Amino acid sequence: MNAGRPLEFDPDAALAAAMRLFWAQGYEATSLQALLDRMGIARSSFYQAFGSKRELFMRSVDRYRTDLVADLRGQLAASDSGLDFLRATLASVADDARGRGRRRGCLVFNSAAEFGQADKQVAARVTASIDAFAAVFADAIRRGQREGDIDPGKDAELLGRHIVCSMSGLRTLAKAGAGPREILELAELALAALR
Amino acid sequence: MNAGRPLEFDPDAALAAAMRLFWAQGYEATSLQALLDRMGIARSSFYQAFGSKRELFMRSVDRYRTDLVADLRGQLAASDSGLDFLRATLASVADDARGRGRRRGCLVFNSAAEFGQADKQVAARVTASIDAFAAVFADAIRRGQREGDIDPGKDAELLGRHIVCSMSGLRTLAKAGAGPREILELAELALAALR
DNA sequence: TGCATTCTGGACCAAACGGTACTAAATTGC
DNA sequence: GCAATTTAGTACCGTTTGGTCCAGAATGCA
Repeated sequence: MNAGRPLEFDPDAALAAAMRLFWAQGYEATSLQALLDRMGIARSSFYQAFGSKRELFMRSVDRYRTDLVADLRGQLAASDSGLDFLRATLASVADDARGRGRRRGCLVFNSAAEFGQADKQVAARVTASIDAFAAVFADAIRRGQREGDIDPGKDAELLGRHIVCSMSGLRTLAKAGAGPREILELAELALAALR
Repeated sequence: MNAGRPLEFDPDAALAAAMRLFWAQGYEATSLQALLDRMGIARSSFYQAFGSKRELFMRSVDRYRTDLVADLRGQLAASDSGLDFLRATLASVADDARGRGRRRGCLVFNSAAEFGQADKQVAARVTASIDAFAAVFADAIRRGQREGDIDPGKDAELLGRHIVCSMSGLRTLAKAGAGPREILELAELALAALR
């Protein structure tokens, strides 16, 4: 059952490369040829392994969400406090605004902006990702409430979504050219809602 | 000097139609043919009047900024208070989240997400638009500070940019499928930074 | 060795892309 | 009514788009 010529490329690495390109350029602006070049595979291998450009994109969003949520959870666990984690996460947007070049933002927010509700399957993935981000932030908020840094009378779920909302706004401003100092000031302002 | 066949279309109306299409679909996802259909003009008339798709897009962004800033200034002048204006403006995003279909967001934020810093001329227009929005909000904040609703010790310019940041976040969440109630709750949370 | 199975490279596809060129039509000034 | 000027309609341009097909190469198993 498992005979045949072996794969010459690492599907996982190829997916990661594709994800980074979609992340930097968006879906429409990324041509199949550009994907093939970055992934380092031939056309036929691409369609064999990934089906279509659109399917690859959705897998990229899934991969992005999985990686990022794991990363966030790790950072939360390693943080001195829930509030520290939230402050550091918001402040990390300033790094994006520091480099002259990059400024790729967040693949999930970028996809929300590009597709909106036009593609149901993409929209479902975007929604799932945002819910997952919000859940991590809500956990951090609850921890902050226990630690006495955050008003325990406030709805942790709602505050979690507020952090997502603030992240999205900051990422857009960073893409629009805001400097790191401005991002940090705005991040601090967003945290005011937690008091 | 002014001879020749007269224009059969209204360039202003055609530009407005193009702007709405870019607004709803983004730049890359909007084909020239789709623009011609919506604008109701022929290919040659298009290139004669607007030069290229990219030039038309930039004129669309300019037009959007001009229209929106005028609208915001009018609403601010007609508002009972600076804070009321800001609350109503943030809450207006909920309308976008109410309709099943639309959810087109804001052309400026959409363009920031799609282009980032990849196109200098587009980026300059996005930056100019964001600055113009922030200036209107800063005026509203200063009025709110005079009226006693907003902490007069805070930097009105920074708070103005905070409102832009919040608008951007809310618009992205609305595009991602958030409901009107959630938008309203998050809008109120964003206003907490003004206290 | 021979065969089934799977993957690779590239030729090929129709359709759509943004943009140009040219002719016909409509106007003003003479 | 004729020349000059400008717009409208459309055929056409080369390029690129996402996607298919197929011959050949590389493996496992018998």
